[in-house]
Parts: sequence; C-alpha cells; structure tokens
Amino acid sequence: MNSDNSKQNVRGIFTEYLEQKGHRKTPERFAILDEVYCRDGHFDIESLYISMKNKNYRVSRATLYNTIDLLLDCKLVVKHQFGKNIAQFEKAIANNHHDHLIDTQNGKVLEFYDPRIREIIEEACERHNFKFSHHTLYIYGQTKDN
Amino acid sequence: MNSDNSKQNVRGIFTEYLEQKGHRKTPERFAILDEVYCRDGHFDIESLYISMKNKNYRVSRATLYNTIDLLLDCKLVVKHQFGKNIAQFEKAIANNHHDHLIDTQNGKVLEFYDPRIREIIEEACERHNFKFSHHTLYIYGQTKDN
DNA sequence: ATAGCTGCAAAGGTTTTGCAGATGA
DNA sequence: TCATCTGCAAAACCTTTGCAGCTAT
Repeated sequence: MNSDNSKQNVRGIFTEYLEQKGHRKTPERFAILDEVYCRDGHFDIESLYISMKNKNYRVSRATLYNTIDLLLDCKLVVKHQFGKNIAQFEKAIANNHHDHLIDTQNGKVLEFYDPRIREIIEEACERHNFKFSHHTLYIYGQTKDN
Repeated sequence: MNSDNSKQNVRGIFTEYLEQKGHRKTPERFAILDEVYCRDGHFDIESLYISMKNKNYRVSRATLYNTIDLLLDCKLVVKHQFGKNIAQFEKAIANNHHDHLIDTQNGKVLEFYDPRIREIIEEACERHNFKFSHHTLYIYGQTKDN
C-alpha cells in the first residue's frame, strides 16, 4: 500500500460517506481531508488552520470544526483529549491502531499496542450489551531518566 | 470501613500531602475535599461551586480550580474528559477502580472493571521505561436497545 | 432553484490570570 | 511578619452560533 493508494482509498471512503448521508462534496472538505492525511501524529484545529493558511488555502475555523466532525463520524479521524482543554486529532486509516503513554511532565506522547486490549473491550461491551464504536486508553506518568 | 473512617482517612492523606509540599492547610481546601468526597459519580467544577454556594459556603471558582489541582496531584481525585470540553472529576479513594463505557447518543456513562487492564498497563510501562501514575480507558459506543 | 455550505465575527462557556486584601505558619 | 492563599473580575482560550452570501446538486 503506497501513500497514493491510501490517499485515494481515504478520499473514496469520505466520498461514499458524504453521498450516503446526503452531504455535499465541497472542495473545502476534501482539502481538509488531504491536510489531515498528510500529517503524522497529533494535531489540533488551530494548527490545521495555520498550515492551510500558509499554503494559501483559505478555510474558516468554522468549516474546519464542521469537517472534522464529519471525519470523526465516518471514522477517518479519531479525537483525543489528553487532559488539556484543547482537542487533538489523528488520522485513523493507514495508521496502526495504538494507545498512548502521556508524559505529564513534558507533555510528550508515546504510542504502544497490545492486542489484548481489544479482547478486553469486546468482552466488556458484550457484558454490558454495548455496541462498540471506538476507544481511547491513556496511560499518564513520566519517562524514567536513568 | 464506614464512611466516617474513610473521610478521616482522606483528610489525613490530604493533610500529609499539604504538609509535605509546604502548602497551607486552609479551611477552603478541606471544605472542597469534603464536598468532593460526599459526592457519588462524576461532577464538574461548576456543580461544586453551586453546591457549596447553596450550603452557604462561599468559595471562588479560582480556589476550586486551584484545589482540584492539588487533589489531582495527591491522587485523591481523578479527572476525565469524556470528549466534551468540560472536565469531569471523580473521587479516587473508597471508590473501586473502574473504567468507563460512554454512550455517544445520550452521554450516559457506565462503569466496568477488568483486572487484566492493570497488567497490560504495567507491561507497557515497563517496555517503555515509564513510571506509571494513572490511566483512563474510555469505550465509546451505544447501548443496544433490544 | 434552492437547501446546504462557507466565512466572518460575535457569542458562549470553561479555565486561567492579575491583583488587592486576608490569613496560616 | 510575610509568603501564600483567596475572591473577584477581567482576560484568555477553544468552540459554537448566527447570518449573509455562495454553491453543489
């Protein structure tokens, strides 16, 4: 899977979602999708706004918030609140699933993956008659110096 | 363990923490601790402010925010951000450890507990040379109707 | 043609900050 | 005494909203 393919793939998913929901396929929405998918790691709305402005692509914050909601709804993006008031986002496809270790001293975020988490979640959902959508697991602490 | 004992216990922990850090033991701080510990479930700062006002105990929001930070630091309280912009809190002692299932339709929060989560976290911390402080695991989805 | 979308700016709601006065140690 | 804390109000901050004009369909 090269990045062009995955980009097409992602646009295709978004297109299908927009059509299915009867939402318009505006250029802004696809421009935002592209901007999101050319990023690695976490980002917030303001940084998207600034990047796009720097590329001379003019979008309003209102449209960014609106479009991010759509991307969350079709699961192309995941949202995080790492204990700050500011929401962070991350592309969801062509991005291995992972959870986060958050250093409370310097704010840095590490990633880890453990397949057993998925099992635990599935069992919990079953026990509680709950239809799973997504999850977030944050471990807070500090990197040891030694 | 009756509630008086646990209340004393909790005050003792807070006292020790304040002394150790060289922070003052002000009446406001203990009043806020008491208010937090007589609550079940989640709450936000505004609801604490209103409850205390209704009891004719006057505290400022500034002091509430300040004191909650202290309570977080000494782990008497845990903080949640269930995807909203408003922080939610929960007492941490005399409250079984649990994680959360969050219904994205009605905002309701269920609790569950699985001891394997702790193991997974400990392993992840070890692998990443990370000193564990606390964690949050949120499962988002919807309660099935049937 | 028109319902839905965008941009802008203002409003909203939560949290932080500055400062003068109060107070625990 | 005096550094720290409190209360108040203003400021800061992120996000949402209202509305006029634009545009995908």
